[in-house]
Amino acid sequence: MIIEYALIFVNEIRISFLYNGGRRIPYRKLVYSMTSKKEIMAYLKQEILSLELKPGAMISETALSERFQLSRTPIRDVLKQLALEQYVDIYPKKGNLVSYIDLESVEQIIYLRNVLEKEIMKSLAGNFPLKGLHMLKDNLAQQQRCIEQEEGAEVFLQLDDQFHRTMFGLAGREFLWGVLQQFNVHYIRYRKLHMLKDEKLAAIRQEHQQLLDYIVQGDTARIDELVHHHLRADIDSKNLQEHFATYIKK
Amino acid sequence: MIIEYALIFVNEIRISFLYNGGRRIPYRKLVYSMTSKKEIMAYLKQEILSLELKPGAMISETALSERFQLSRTPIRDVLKQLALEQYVDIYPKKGNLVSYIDLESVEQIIYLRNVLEKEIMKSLAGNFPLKGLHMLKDNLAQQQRCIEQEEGAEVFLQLDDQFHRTMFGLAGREFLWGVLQQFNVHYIRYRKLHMLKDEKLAAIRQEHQQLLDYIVQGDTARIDELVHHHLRADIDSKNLQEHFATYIKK
DNA sequence: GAATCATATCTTGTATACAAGTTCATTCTA
DNA sequence: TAGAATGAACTTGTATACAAGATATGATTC
Repeated sequence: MIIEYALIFVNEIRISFLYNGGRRIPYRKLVYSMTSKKEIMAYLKQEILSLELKPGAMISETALSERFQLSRTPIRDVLKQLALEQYVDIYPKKGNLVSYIDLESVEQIIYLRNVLEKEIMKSLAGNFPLKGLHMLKDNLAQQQRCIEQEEGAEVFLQLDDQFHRTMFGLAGREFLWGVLQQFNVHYIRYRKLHMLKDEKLAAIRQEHQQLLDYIVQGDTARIDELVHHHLRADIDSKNLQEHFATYIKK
Repeated sequence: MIIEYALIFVNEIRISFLYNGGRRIPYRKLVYSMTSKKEIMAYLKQEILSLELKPGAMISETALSERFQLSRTPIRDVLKQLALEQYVDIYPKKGNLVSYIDLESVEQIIYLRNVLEKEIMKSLAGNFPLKGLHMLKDNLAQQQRCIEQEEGAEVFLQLDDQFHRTMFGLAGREFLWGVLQQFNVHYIRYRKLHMLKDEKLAAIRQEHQQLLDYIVQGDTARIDELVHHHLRADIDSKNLQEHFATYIKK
């Protein structure tokens, strides 16, 4: 981007202006370094979801303020938003804690996904767009590769999300995928703690494959039962309670 | 509440303390007047949902600040939260506007409710708790009364919400009702603009009655089609576009 | 007269000082 | 020594001054 500029001093005091394609912008703008609020937000979210920041960990405003070289005000904005999305619990005058994993929320969200996907896949059954078929088959191939080369559950889960998201998109329900995303802090961390073994991954991929087949064939009845099984299968909160008791909300 | 107090001056300067049942509280606490953030929040939400604050209306921080006698900081907190729940759109350095009604969102949320309720009612079919039956029958009676005495759509819609909410509760899905609530700014305002006529209300009540019957009988098949019809029935965005074009998001 | 520039006046964004609540360790007192 | 009182050192909450962007209006310049 080419910037024509003109430095103009007014009243011997005022700050001069730069001109960018006729548009006037303050000089300071260019000097700005800064990590923006959005970046900080994304960064913290990532740290919380990956469990680097453990449930119950305290994140104080002043600490973040120093770390990101920003005043407390914008930091507070970020924390407020994280609280609304349940990444963080704010205890007034005490501190901000990374939220504990709420198994109730996990169960409810899984149920919601379950119900929604069943309906979405049934609506896709029969009249399935060809383009979508390619995307999903490609995704399944990647899942296969991921398993064979043992790239780990992390990568696989991303592919899994992409698979389901594509389904939502094809049915014109991307909006609802977004709704789900806003409530899955607990679900994502829960899923991560399960540390799925490879055999399990293979089984999941197999089910994905089957689902796709049923949809193409238009076999709504079998979709019904398989979706139900697909999402329920890996709930095992007892195991979780034992090993990660300190992460769980009481 | 009885307060024992002791005024203690330290260093001739420090502010004294009050004692409330052994608990130490600062003196200033009692002098605090103030409408709290929560109250302001509720107030603004009500004004927006009732369309007193029209979509597109500007609500500036300084204006609110003067109105509620609070500094901009807490006001900003409130606006941030309202923005996250889509009551308000924030345009940086320009202003905060009451959000326009987003028909896409309305359609998606109706679909979501549709799908969820179908599943929930089916799960209730057959094994319906007696207590719930009483509550719902009572609600239906109130709906009847509301129609006969022409108390208006406003009251009826509240009863309608209560009816559906009770269903969610009985199925142990209150959490998901909460999820829906967080996304229904557009839906509620949309519904309000329809200004349902009395015949329509009667029809809706009739359907509620029928739904309850089917559930008690355990007739899942008919639940399926009726729920579908029940929520779809009053979508008529063409009419809306004509009369309230300025309220709608483009 | 038209286009550009300057400025006043709005808006929200940020930094910062201070207020207020919590917690904990220390001091004082009985 | 036990227990209450006190203060220091945290935390977040609020008020406020100022920065920065947007916008409209009037001045300047050609």
